Parts: sequence; structure tokens; C-alpha cells
Amino acid sequence: MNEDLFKCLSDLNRRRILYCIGGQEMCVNSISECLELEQSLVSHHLKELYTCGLVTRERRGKKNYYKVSQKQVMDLLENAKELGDSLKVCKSD
Amino acid sequence: MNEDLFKCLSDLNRRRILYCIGGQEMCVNSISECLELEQSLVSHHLKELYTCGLVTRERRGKKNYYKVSQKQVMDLLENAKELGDSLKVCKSD
DNA sequence: CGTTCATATGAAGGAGTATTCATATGTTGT
DNA sequence: ACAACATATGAATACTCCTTCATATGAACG
Repeated sequence: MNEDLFKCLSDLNRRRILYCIGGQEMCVNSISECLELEQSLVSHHLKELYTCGLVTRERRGKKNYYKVSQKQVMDLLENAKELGDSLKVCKSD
Repeated sequence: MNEDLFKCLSDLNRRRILYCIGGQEMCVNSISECLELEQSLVSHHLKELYTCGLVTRERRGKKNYYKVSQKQVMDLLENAKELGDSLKVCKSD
């Protein structure tokens, strides 16, 4: 279990999970359905995201609710996306 | 060879290379010496950075000069670093 | 043209990581 | 206490990636 931010964000499914959660609060099941990923896979990934501090967790009843820990997390994803696009465009010149 | 930005940045040596180059322009040898990494390793990494568009390359004489393609690349690294620190701090609360 | 310097490339080994499956843990309601 | 639900965990497999070594390519220069 690593804590490297970039390593954690380098996995597409983990980024999809973050995007899926976005500003809300979601339980494992919902994420799993939303992304059509196995429950246990989502759980594994959430654990890594949690270890990195990218998401927080709160138990209410049977469910575990996850949310993105800081706005800056989504900002970073957004910045990276823009940069990525910009790099692609530059290469096609 | 992948083009995923996060994957590319997830490797520590590649990030070290980017930091090493910074605002300047550097040839493979200098980077290799500066970071104490094998020439061929640096070359492999530079290739990936190049594939992702994170660095540009210019041949002058025998040497290949690399530089970071956009200021935003270093900005992203900086943002990620800050976020990483912030996440660590929050966890120790 | 052959040698030297600078870098690139390919293959191979090894380390690390994602995914799946089976099962365990924990919670609620009866 | 038991059943049903929600999630977590561990082990095993498969896959990807980093690194190294050996060698190839390309440029300058005598």
C-alpha cells in the first residue's frame, strides 16, 4: 500500500471513482453500480485512495460513505486534464 | 509506451528528471550525471516524457537537448506536491 | 572511412500492481 | 441469535512497468 499521490492517481479506475464521487458523498455500492466495477475492486481502490488521504470515509448504518477529502483533489485532476489536452494539441502541430 | 499523463508522472525518476531540467535545457549526459542515473535509464524515461509531450527535444551536434515543454508541467508538479503535503497534515490530526 | 562521443533501442529479468474469487467482518432488523 | 445486507480482506493470478545489459544508431572530426 503506497502513499504516493501520483501513483495513486495513475490508475484510471481510481480516477474514475474520484470523478464519480465528485462533490457528493457515495457509498461503495453506488460507485460500483455507477462505474460497473466489481464491489471488491472498488473497495480495494477506495482503500488506496483513503490511504493517500484523497477520500474520507464515514459509516452510517450498514453503509460506508466516501467523499473526496478536498476540493484541491478535483482541481488537480482538472488541471492535469487540461494540461493533457494541451500537450496533445501541441503534438499534432 | 503509454501516453497517460498521471502514469508518466507516477514514476519518481521521471519526476526527478523534470525537476532536474526545470526551466533550463539539458542533454542526457548532464541529467544522467546530475541524478546519478544510468544513461540508458534516463534515455528510456526521456522517451516516455517525450511521448507524453512533457518534454521537447532538440538535436545540436552530438547532443540532444531536452526541455520541459510547458510551464504548466512544473506547475502541476508543484500543485501536486502541495496537495500531497496538505493531505499528510490532515491525516496526522 | 574509421574512431570517438552522445544517445537510443531491444530484450530480459525482476518488482510491483490490478483484478478476481472466496470469504470474513460488521450492522440492522426480526 | 439469526438472516440479510454492505463492505472489507486475503490470496492468487495476470499483467504492467522499471531497470539493467548489450548493442545499435548517428554525428563530428581527424
